[in-house]
Amino acid sequence: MTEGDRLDVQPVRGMRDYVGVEGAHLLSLLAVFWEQVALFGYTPCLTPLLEEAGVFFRSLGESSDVISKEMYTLLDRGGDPLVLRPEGTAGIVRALLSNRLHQDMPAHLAYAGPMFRYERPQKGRLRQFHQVGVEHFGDASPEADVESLLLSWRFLTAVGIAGDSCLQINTLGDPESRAAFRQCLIDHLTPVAHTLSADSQRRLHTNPLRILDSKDLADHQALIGVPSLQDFLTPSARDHFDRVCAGLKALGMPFEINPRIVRGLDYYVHTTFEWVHGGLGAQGTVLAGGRYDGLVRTMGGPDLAGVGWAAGLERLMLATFPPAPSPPCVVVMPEDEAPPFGAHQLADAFRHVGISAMVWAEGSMKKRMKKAAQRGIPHVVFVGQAPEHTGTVRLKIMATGQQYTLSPAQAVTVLTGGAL
RNA sequence: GCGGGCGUAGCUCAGUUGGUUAGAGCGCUAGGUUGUGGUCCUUGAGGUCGUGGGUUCGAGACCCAUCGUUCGCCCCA
Repeated sequence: MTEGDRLDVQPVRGMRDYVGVEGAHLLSLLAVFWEQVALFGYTPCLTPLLEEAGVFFRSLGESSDVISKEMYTLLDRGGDPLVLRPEGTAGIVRALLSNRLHQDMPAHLAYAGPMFRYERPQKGRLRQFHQVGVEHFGDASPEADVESLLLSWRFLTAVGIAGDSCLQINTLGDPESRAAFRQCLIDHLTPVAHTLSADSQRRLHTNPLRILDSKDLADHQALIGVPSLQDFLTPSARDHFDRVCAGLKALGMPFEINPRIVRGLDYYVHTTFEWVHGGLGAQGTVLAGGRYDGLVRTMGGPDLAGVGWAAGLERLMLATFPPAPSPPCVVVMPEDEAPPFGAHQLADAFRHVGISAMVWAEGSMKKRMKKAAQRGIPHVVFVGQAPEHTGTVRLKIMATGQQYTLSPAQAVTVLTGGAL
């Protein structure tokens, strides 16, 4: 670029920076997540952002929008098709197989990181967004669903929004139940297809179950009299769901059964659920997941059960308060223009006892003090080389304005709680 | 991908029916204050009015396109 041209300093559409308190907010949610999953015995499983395209084409199902039009695809220099991951589960399953973890069941894996979907950006919906999630492999019992749901509840509680959110659960049944219901739905709706919304007419061919999820009034009309998926459940699928619900009740978890909850990704079976936060508008689903017993097999592995969920950190950020900013406890200010003899040593002495410290050498003293007050820094230490200051520093308590002349060692002692 | 709103200084916003050198508050700069802040006063800097076209004697205001953002749909976390 030629001189005088200005670089376009905008981030890529739908992607953003997390600066200062926003960065701290994101990190604090991550900290809560890792703390909670550790309590449940999950181990971290961090996978690459790029996967071979087949990982997602195979797992997510071609009918889903995520696959058909939202993936960031690219060819690497060798000509291999790669995809920036649009979700976490497929990569985790790939990692499970790559690392032969399926030989040591059960596996409890947790992940966190950026995901990429080429969608129209909106509040709570970005093209690069961040998810945390858990996957539990090798346990087909309802107890695994209950435990995963309990973890989701603990996580949202620790983050502080469980009370403002509502857990909705449903069952899709086993593949047989689901296929039978799907056909029934098609049979019922095809004769009245012309009354459906344009979106649902399309869904009738791609993913009929999603019509149940429609917000369109005409669609609601058309669905009157259509049997429920519940009517198609096999006895064992029915029993699985009943036991999940019983487990949640026993734990005192609030939930409601919503027969219209249908996940968009094709791999889900049996239990499916969403935590919806009020007051986030159209992007209110803050955490969602379910059971995906066929997925590992679909991807070329053994027939392993799986259940898990993912949560969107950006949406959690909208629903929670950022942590209070934490300025350094003490700032060391050299008074002399000469090299700041001792300033770094003193700052490091504070750090050695766990007190955060910075050295500010630049600018007039007035400017530095003003900035210190602005940022809420509680303590300032002045160091200088004037003869009368030999061997001493001056510690100022910003809240009171009081200032004490001390030896460097005394200053450290005072801030660790020692007496003056 | 579809429909609507918005886009003026670092931030929050004014800008009269299109009419001279585009304003305020906060922030920033320098000072009033004898090496040191949070109040007050003064000083200075900072704007291709998102971008590109068009209409007009004249556009920050009107029209078109485009980019970004926002709300709804779609989708999903």
